[in-house]
Amino acid sequence: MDFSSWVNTSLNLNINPPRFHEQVIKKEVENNFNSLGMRMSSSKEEPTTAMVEELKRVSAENKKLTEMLTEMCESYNTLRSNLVDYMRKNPDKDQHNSSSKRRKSESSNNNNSNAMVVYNGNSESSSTDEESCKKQREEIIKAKISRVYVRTQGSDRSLIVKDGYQWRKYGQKVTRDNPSPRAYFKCSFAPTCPVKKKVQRSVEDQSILVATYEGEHNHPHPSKMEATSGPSHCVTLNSAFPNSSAPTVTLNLTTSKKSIINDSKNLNTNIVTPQVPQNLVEQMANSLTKDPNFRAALVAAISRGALHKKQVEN
DNA sequence: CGACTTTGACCGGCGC
DNA sequence: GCGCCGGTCAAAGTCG
Repeated sequence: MDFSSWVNTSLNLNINPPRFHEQVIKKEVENNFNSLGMRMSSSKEEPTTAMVEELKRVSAENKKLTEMLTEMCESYNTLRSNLVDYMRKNPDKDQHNSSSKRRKSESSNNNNSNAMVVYNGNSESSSTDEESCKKQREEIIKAKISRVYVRTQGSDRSLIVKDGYQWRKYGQKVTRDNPSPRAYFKCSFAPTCPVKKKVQRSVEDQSILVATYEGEHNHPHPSKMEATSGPSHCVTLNSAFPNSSAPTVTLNLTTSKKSIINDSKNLNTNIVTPQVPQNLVEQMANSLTKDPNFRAALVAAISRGALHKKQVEN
């Protein structure tokens, strides 16, 4: 189980469009090296060799860090799979609170790392084609459920989770298992968008908002259409989240407290533990080292820095 | 005045 | 069949 493969923590480093930018960076690096080469031939060689040494050192360090990160991720994945195995072998311990059946089915949905396939497998063969199609469609929508945890200010009692989309509240209800009300939202950015969102405060920690997303957006993310759409406090790292069943990692930037992260494969993990951000760091670092855009940007930055150093020296 | 929120009523699924 | 519960509707209220 490769954790990094299902948690996309790659950062969009403002590289638009990526291919074009890659080419620009490549050219820029080439130009930088060419200009360096020109100067190399014309001026003293010592700073150049020092620079080459520095570059070698940096790349060696980078390699070492990459290896360390890979190692860390591997051990994390091993631990994680052990935990999953343990949970599977001791399912009763996981369900110590015997709440309603709905909850059970919900958690079973959430535990499915490949929920769509499982749902399709469950569809009844006795029903008519039309019914089964309808059922499957509903099940697919149900399968596209993700949950995001957002820590809010203690004084903030609103049930608003800023994720960049436009939501219209259409209901609020106090549920049995949680004294705080649950708010129901529909995506109002596109009239035909089927996505719904439920927001409720966590039972364990009232300062944590639990936003449950159902379905997928049939329109682009508003923030992509309108780059600066006001102060959004909640950052969804996986920008593709709404249009895919891929999990989401969300950072809450509203407070200086430890960020709350979520991965939708772990929807029944209600307890937000302090060590989780550590994992996030690992995932992000791992993703960054694998991200060609980041690498290209890094190379460009290093070469630019080297060029600048050279110019200062001259 | 239009867009959005609030809130009580209503509906459907599920268990007993 | 009845009651409970979560989800949705829609009229009324609020706000800019």
